[in-house]
Amino acid sequence: MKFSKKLITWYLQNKRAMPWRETKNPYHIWLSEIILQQTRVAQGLPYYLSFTKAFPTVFDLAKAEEEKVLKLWQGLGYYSRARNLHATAKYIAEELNGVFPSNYKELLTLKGVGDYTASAIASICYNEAVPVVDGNVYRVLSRYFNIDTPINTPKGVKEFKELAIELMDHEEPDAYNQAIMEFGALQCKPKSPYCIICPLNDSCMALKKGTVDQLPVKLKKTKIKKRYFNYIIPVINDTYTIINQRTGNGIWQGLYEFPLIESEKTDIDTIASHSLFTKMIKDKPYDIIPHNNEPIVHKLSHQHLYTRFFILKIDDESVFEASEEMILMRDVHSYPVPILIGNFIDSFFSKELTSS
DNA sequence: AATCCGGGGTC
DNA sequence: GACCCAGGATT
Repeated sequence: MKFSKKLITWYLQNKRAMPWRETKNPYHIWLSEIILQQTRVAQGLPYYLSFTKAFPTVFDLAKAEEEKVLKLWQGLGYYSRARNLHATAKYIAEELNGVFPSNYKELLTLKGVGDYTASAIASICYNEAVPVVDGNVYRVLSRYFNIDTPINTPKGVKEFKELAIELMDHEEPDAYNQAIMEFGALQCKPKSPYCIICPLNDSCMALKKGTVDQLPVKLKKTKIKKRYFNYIIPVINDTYTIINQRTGNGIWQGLYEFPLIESEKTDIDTIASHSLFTKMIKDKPYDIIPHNNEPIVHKLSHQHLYTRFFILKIDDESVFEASEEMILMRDVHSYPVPILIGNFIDSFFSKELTSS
């Protein structure tokens, strides 16, 4: 039997039930594919459910405030996905009358839709014979054909893409693409794949050569940078606080955080003289209390953030000049924030409750 | 071609 | 601690 038909046979017997497998609506397929980029099914599933509930159609998503989209996306990471998701929804609703592009080439022009996602949508929704090449496919193909070309190089990308095109099942593009990915996720796993019971074990080249656990080959990633974040949490008259939205390039674009003083190493002596701090204080009486003495290490793909939070209590009977950054403390939960900040907020408010 | 962009699961 | 996840955009 053909490679593709073996995979499809395996798939029909082993596939997991998922809500996006019960529809071919391009809006729902697109949404699921964006959510699942670099994200496990178990982690993405609740987000898919909340998004489809909050935004039943692309028009609902398009007319939402971007902040609401980011808030729903909170905790999923790679927040440019959420911003691109929203931009593309607006484009499709306003420019395309809500009708999704119906082929691979046109899908590729959408923000946040690359080669993988365009192939996934085109094959699932429109039965176009374009192969997906995701992390699962790299693993399955590199093992089955015993290919040691590094997958994260232009040469590797090209080689595996060409191989995937040859292997593509033109009769059942949808089933084949989902089959090879599901096969990679459940059967041909990164660690301890089930080669003994594998339906392809009579023809897998890596199994024959004994190289299964060495494939796929991936070049080393770059070094992780250490950064030192000192967050100042103003508590003004026990009522107000201050948050800012992160702009420009860098992590957490569009999300909110408390006033941040980034320092070299974990040196906190400079905080009291930092302009951001003195500006908040002005001549008002204040009290500053460290929330955590040991830095909280928040790990991102490329950065480790050594983080300390400082509660800055300010009492001032005079009327504050209305700052755009000043908000009611009790409203802090309504803003989209990174997990690091969200965890702090949770611990801070539970501490407030138990101590009062 | 290399780097950036999250958070969580697994071993 | 290292690696991975239904990748894409930017430089």
